[in-house]
Amino acid sequence: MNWTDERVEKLKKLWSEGLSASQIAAQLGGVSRNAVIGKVHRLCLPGRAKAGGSTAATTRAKRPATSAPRAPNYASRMTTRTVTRTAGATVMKEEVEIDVIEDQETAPVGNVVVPMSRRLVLTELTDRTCKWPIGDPMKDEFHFCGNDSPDTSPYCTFHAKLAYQPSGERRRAR
DNA sequence: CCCTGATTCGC
DNA sequence: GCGAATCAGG
Repeated sequence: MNWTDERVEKLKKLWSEGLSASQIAAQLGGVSRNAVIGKVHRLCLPGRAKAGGSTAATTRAKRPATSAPRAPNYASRMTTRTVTRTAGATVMKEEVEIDVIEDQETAPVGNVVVPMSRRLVLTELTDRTCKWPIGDPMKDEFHFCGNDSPDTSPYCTFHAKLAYQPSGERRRAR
């Protein structure tokens, strides 16, 4: 594959957004993550602050410290929270309805993890990434959750809960 | 073992 | 210039 201007631009954009080399490689297509890293060096783009695994892609996923602390004894109850994330220049807000089924005892403070999408595209899903779709498949911003899923489960722990709601009806989540 | 970026070096 | 192999780390 050739490094056309378009591809280089896309590389720069995605790299500056903090995506990992392998993610960028998947989105560009036809190149390995090594190729991406090599290109990044050749372009003299700023490397990642910390070397090694942690990666901006993972670290970047900070959730807004919602003022809503964990309610101590609301046994099984629906909570709604709004998450805000930034994707490039676009700020997206999502309202997520969460059915808290977890045992309250293990829910001290801020224990409910808000699902933070890694905005993966189809080609970068692996055996252990959450395949929960987000957005309109017809539209461009369509992506998948992409967070780690236990074993080879198709979904992360959060979306597995949404997927497996025992008695058919009752919750609607978007 | 999964992943991350960094570096080297033959092509 | 390119990127696979390798290294180093979480």
